[in-house]
Amino acid sequence: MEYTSDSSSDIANGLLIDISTAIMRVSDNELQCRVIDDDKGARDASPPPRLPFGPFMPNQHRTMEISVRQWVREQVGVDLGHVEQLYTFADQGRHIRDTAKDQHVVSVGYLALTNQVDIGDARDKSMWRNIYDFFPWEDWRHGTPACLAQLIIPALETWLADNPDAAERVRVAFGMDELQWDEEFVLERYEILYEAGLIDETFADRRIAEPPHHGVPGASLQLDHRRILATALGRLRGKFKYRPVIFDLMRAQFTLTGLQKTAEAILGVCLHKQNFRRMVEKSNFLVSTGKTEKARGRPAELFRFRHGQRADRPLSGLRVSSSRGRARR
Amino acid sequence: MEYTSDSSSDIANGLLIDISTAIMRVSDNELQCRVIDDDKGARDASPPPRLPFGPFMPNQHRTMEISVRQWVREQVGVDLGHVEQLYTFADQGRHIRDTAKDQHVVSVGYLALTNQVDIGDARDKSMWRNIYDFFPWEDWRHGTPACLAQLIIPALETWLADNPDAAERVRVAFGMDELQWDEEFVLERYEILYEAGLIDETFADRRIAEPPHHGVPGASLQLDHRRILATALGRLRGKFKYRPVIFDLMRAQFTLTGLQKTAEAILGVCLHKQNFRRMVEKSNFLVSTGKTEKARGRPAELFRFRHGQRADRPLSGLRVSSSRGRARR
DNA sequence: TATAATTATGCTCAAATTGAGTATAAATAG
DNA sequence: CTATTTATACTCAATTTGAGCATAATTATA
Repeated sequence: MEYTSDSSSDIANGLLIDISTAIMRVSDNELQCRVIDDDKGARDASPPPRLPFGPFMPNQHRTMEISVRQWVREQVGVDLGHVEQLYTFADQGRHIRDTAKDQHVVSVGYLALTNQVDIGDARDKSMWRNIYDFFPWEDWRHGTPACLAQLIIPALETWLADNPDAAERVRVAFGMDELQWDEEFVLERYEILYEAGLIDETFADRRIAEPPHHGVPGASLQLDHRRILATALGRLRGKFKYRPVIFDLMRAQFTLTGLQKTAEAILGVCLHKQNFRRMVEKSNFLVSTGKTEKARGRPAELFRFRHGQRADRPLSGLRVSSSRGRARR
Repeated sequence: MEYTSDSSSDIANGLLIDISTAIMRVSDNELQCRVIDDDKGARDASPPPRLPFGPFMPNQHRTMEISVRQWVREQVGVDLGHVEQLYTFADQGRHIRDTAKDQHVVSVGYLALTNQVDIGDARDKSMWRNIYDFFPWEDWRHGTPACLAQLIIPALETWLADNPDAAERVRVAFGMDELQWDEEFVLERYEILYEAGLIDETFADRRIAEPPHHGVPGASLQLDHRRILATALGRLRGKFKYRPVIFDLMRAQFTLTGLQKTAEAILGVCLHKQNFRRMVEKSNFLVSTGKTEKARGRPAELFRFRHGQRADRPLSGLRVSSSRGRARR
């Protein structure tokens, strides 16, 4: 048994590997991602922004993760916390870059978290964008997203009439019928919207000023970068529940409410305050600093993470109880 | 902000991408993986076996998953169930193949599950091996693995004396002190053993007959294939708990005990029978066939999976209660 | 200064889930 | 016929979860 090759011309050519990184932070209680607007302000018909990406150069970096960390350090001036490989995308016809020499480019997606929020914003053409600019249907913090009920579900039902085979997938991904909306299915939902032709990426890497907007709301990204971003969000939501990755998004000191707002931004749902507090306290990850933060009402206690425990230790019990759909008091 | 390249020589060269696949099945209540013994019986000094791998050819396959499915179909004659990309390994100096032309090879690991157990075994040099042949310390079904207590923990403690920075990682990965053994940390444990020099892979891809066995028990694989296999096992264990991937390892009909034995083979722990039964029944994934299977004692009811629900739907509640360490009645 | 509004924190309580059994049923082996 | 084996049903306490009420400590404002 062996994987054999009939035409070896494929191999001799070699491939390029791009590393594309979704760098995430939380600012103003919103999950944001760093994107680059190459032709910002240049013309009206500017292409959509993109994730920072660059070629992987095996001679210069021992591993891809080292590549990512070093690039981000040098180019963004940021030390990353959690860095995680997401997926290697090699789909033909899915906005993978093809170079002039006809070399295929495979793109490896990375998720990178930082807690450094005060880094140069207008220095170059890069900026922080709210993650839900790209996936408005994923944000349930203010109730059912308007675009979901008004646009997406009807459009999907129309599409399903011609594609009955996809019905079960769609039901599961979008929590239809008696099924629950699972916030981790970000990629599955994006893929379905893409297949159903409701996503504007089809026009994204050709210089069309304004895509014919029969699609669904949500900002586009170049190439397959929105897919990488969907993978990143889904992975972050999943990982959050059993590993303490949220800590890599927080500053040194924070209040429980701040922590909860970050969790809500990640998951795109509202959480029950008292239960969140109980769960966090039980997890034993926090240490009180003794200080308080004054704001509007009663001052909140400031916490920090327990020293030496930011490793990849299981965070049992961060399976957060959500009060999805409605903001609760 | 951009990832820039100083030396572009790196890029012009191009890279090769190998796809290596951990094909898993369950037979005789054991989780097995397909490996290839290239020089089987040739000489005494044969190299260790390897996973099936081959180059990814973007001109022939639209996606890598299609590649995997087609290769396995053609070469093994098996239709795969669940197929999942694991990780893309590009580490220098970590047994990544370098070709004669000095082209770097990046290897993409895949996990593939099959329920077809009766496929040619001696047809070529490939065979099924128990997964715990490669990771004996991961099998807790018969109590604490002997090699763990007798060899690994002492060796790690010695190693930690010179590498105190790794202490927290090791504690978490191996469940030392008050921490729990987490069966999902397969890769973390393997990586630590590798770093600590307790793994024989260092000798694996050079033709040394018998590696100087100061290491830890467990069969070697060529290149970085044992690392891929560790990733595969960890991912399978994790996924099992919240997605119904176990079904892709089962035959059309099976008993609850058979299902449990499969779950135990995956997780490497024993499970409480009555609670496993309760959990499975509640998940509503099974349908009785009305038939029974006669064996030793009381005949067991035969089940099949509910039609149309093998999709990637969440399997809430398969967070199995383990009676780790002891086989229970 | 008193009172309303706001935010944080403490506590309760029922429902659901989990962990660990006991009890009983239906077969085979001797 | 009896012991053994395996399957299945049921129980029960401990824990976890989901939801809410109650109280505390501030600021805003009348």
